[in-house]
Amino acid sequence: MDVTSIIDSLNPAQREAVSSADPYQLVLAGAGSGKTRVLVHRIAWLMQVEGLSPYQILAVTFTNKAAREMRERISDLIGFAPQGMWVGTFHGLAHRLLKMHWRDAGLPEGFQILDAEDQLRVIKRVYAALNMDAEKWPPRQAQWYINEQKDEGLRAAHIQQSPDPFTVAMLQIYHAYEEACQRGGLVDFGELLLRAHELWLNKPELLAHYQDRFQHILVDEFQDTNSIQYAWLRVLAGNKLGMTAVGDDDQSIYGWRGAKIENIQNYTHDFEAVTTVRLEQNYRSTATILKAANGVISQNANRLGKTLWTDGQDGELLSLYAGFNEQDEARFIGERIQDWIAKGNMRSDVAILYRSNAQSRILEEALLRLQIPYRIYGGHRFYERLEIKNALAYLRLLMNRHDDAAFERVINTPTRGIGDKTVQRLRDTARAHQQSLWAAAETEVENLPARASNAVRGFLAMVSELAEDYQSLTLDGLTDQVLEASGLLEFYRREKGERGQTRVENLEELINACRAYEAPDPDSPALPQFIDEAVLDAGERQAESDEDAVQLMTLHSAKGLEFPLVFMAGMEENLFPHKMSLEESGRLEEERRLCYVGITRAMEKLYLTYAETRRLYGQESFNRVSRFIRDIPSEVLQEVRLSANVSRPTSFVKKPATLSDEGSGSGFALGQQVKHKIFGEGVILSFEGNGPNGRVQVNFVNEGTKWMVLQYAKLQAL
DNA sequence: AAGGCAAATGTTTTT
DNA sequence: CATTTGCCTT
Repeated sequence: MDVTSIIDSLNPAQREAVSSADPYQLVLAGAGSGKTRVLVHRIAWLMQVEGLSPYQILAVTFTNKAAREMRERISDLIGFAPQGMWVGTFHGLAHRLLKMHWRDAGLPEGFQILDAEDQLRVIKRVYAALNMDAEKWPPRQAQWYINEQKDEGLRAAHIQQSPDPFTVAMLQIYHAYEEACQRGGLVDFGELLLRAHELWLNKPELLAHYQDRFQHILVDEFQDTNSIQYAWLRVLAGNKLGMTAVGDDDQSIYGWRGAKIENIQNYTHDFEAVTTVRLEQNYRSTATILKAANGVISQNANRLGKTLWTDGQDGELLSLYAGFNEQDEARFIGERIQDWIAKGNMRSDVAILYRSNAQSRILEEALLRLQIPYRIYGGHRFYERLEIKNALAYLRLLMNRHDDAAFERVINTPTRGIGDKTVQRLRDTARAHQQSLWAAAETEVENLPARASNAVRGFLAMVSELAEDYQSLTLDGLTDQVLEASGLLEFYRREKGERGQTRVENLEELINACRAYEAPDPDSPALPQFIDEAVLDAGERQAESDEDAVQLMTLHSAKGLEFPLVFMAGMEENLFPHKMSLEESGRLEEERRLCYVGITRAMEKLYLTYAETRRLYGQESFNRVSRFIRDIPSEVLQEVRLSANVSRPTSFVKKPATLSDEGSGSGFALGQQVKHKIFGEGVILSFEGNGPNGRVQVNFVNEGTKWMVLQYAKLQAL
């Protein structure tokens, strides 16, 4: 047994964590301390030294990306892909269990997963059925309430009735929502976890089976677990299985979403003799950056306690820049990035982090003006985009003609003359006969007015025809067929503006995803597996884009990433810490952890910037510099002032956008030769607007004239 | 069914 | 301020 390859490259603390013989372990892993490395090596150790088979190991992560990375790194380390190991997200694993044991879980075999949008739709339907006042209790609030309860492991029946009208209304909705989901075989994200937990409680023999099977559980990002996730783990582990929990209380930033930082402490009490290992040596940042990070986080009370250190260089001081306003701040950042690139560095090594998405626009505009390519993280996820969801709804309908949600979604998408009245009639018929909308449509089609009747008949025939291809075609072939036959692709092709073009590109990307898809179970049809995975997948595939672009993202989405050069923008009171979080002290501490997360993303150089005046939501505000800045030891912080006389008001008077002005800053000139990935070569004919929504009209040699958004078009100057 | 208009609304986000 | 949503009109 060659143990050396597993522990040789590790530091003492990592080694202790990896080779521990104790059944329960807590690894407090500071930012950049080799957390994933420890998890991966621990798994290798369990297999190669303690003799566990992959089959006996369960590894839980928070995101699909993390799960994927862990799998890859295990394979790299041990030299082959471990077969039979369960590595996945809480939701993914719960889904897997429920799929296998649907009967025991009280679900129909083909239950559907609801994403946030689907869930809201169901809630709105419940409102209609209950005659609930959507003005008084916004459906979003009900959705929030339901999810909050589910995160805590509470069903409607568990919640105490209370006299206050809010609770009364919410409970009524929650009850009706549960019924609607049960009737329709619908499972939301929280429900996956709740059912998986109940599966353990209600089916002891099943629990026993898995406790027998798994010998060790590894949990990543333990500080992000919510109550129901922890409960699920706790029951499964019983006092039988070993467990390695890895997390960092200082990086807990999802409390507002139900994450319970207390789970870390609970773990040490709920299990016997939990040994704690601290990983404090940081391999990412300079000593200077770590000093700043430690300074900030030390202001929080009740920490489990960790101090990051490095044996590396001090590196450069942090720079603080006070912009005159947000434009100036953005310009400063852009210029520093230009300097960076001029020195031969990669744009993709630069990240601009901010507290809230609203800040991104000004930054984008500045980058656009300076012709610096950038990429924004976050926003709408791939599989949540309208066109993608519509395409998936067609596919779902092919799998199951009685999927009402899918039916409703596509019956008149693209529009084919089936209006609200007709659909309402189908709903009524379906309800009266206790049947699906599809079944109702099949019978009711004869009784409809001629025009609607023809339209419905056409729709039914189209879907039936497609369904015949379902078995014979490959996944991408089928999707391609669906997009063509349904008219969906054509519909978006015709949609004017660049919006349609992006949608068409996304649909093409969907076909690519289908082509590349490898079903976990090759023996059963790929489509259902693909659909389920899509709902549970944020679609980070696009994130791994290879273009060299500056990365813009919120502080939240930066967690887990690292960049040589980092900018934290908007370091102002009310913005960061956000004013919404000032009331409760717990919230403020979470903001501080967010700041700590931000600082520790930086490897070499960190800029902190703020604006003395900021225009936000149409209001001019004068915010003081963030209190977090004052928590940074002054000896590591240097204030930057650029040629002060130039940087004052006059140069920032907003120029009114005149027609001739347009196009400036786009990086392109009228008549310029450009190249597009899909459309080939062309010439720029005109501009419209600027900023992220700035558009260019391009006359392509082969494709004719098109308008496109600069941000998406990725035009290349020739 | 599409387009126009007023009103609401604006932390953070994975699954 | 700017974007999204719902509602109304054609």
